Amino acid sequence: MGRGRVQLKQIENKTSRQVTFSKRRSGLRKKAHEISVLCDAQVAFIVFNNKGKLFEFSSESSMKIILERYERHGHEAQIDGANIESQGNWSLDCFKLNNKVEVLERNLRNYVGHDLDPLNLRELQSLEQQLDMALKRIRTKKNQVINESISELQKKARLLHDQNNNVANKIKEQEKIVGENQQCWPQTLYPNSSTFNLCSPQRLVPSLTLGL
Amino acid sequence: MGRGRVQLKQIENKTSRQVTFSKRRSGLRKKAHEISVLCDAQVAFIVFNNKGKLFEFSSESSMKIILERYERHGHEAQIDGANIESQGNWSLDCFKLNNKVEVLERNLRNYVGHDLDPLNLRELQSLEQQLDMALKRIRTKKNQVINESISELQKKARLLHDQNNNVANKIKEQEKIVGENQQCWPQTLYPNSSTFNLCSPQRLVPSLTLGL
DNA sequence: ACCTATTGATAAAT
DNA sequence: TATTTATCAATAGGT
Repeated sequence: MGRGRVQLKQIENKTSRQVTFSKRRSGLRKKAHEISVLCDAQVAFIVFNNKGKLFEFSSESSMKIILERYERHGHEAQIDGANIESQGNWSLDCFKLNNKVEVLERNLRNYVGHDLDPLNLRELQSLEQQLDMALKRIRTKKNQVINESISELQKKARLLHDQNNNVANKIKEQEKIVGENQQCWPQTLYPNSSTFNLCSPQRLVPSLTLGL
Repeated sequence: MGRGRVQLKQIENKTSRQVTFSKRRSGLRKKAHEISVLCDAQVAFIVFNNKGKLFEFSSESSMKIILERYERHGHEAQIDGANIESQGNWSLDCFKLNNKVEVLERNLRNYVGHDLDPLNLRELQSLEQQLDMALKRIRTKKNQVINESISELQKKARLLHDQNNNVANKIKEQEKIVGENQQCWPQTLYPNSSTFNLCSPQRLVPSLTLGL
């Protein structure tokens, strides 16, 4: 890959050998990580460069896990699978989390109708259906919330209405007392007491009957 | 690589996971061999598949050589593994990422119309608007994709149509030649030559004019 | 380190 | 499983 075919023999030029080593090492690491995720495998590799420097990669949290398993495997032949299941999600490490975040963010962007270019017709249709369904659910929920808050308001309205009635009654009683006392004072204390209650109790709360 | 982009997550389908495992394993082996030759390095890798089966590769005659060297090397390795990025705030990053994942997942559930209970009316309305907009975008995109594929089909149809015309013309020429030869042989070679062309060229390709 | 022409790897179909 | 093919990915060489 790259400009021109590459011969499978040691790269003579020291610099480009080192550059290639670095590039391919990261390529190898990526591939190893990919196979470990895609195929649910445990991978470890060890590389010494020609100067004896060590580079290692392990899909698990520690290389040791795999090397120990490797040793076990060698001695105990084919007895495997029994004690390993628990390692399934051993290391849900940052690498994996980062990938998860990426996937989720891509999905979210799709759900708000962005970055649709990579999607094929089938995916677009599926997305459309999901969103259509979601919209229905959300509208149902919204109406439910609205209805609930309206019920709530109506309840409050009734309460206020009752309170108004009570107040009105108390005022009437007061008026009665005042009326009785008028015998002593010809001038009434509250000249317009009959209009104190500015509007009828039914009008204190605006109508809440919405067309739902 | 291959038909369509690949998501970096475990392949659900068992068969294709196994196929991918096999292919990528050999790819990995090839890359490991290449880096060992090109860059004069010693490479070893160990892979366990999800059933616990062991696969190994070593650039040397024996895996043991490298593992022994690895042991001898002690712990001066360049940790080229999954956990390099931020060794200091490693756990903090994980924590943050985990939170991020949770938030994203909650959002996603909302976007498909689930777990709406904690949302208030304002949030529901905002969600509704977003999804409505998204749906419009997705439908626009879908129509675009459909139109493109129809144009493509129409182009192919025209091509086929032209080819059919060519074939029809050739057949006519043949008929002409045969007709001329009839002068020598009273019995015609193709008794029904006029119906050899089973339908008119225009009918060889079904109409692709869809009601768009 | 970044860019891009080119080769390489491989997912899906067969 | 092996082969084929359409696509995406890795990377060699250059800057």
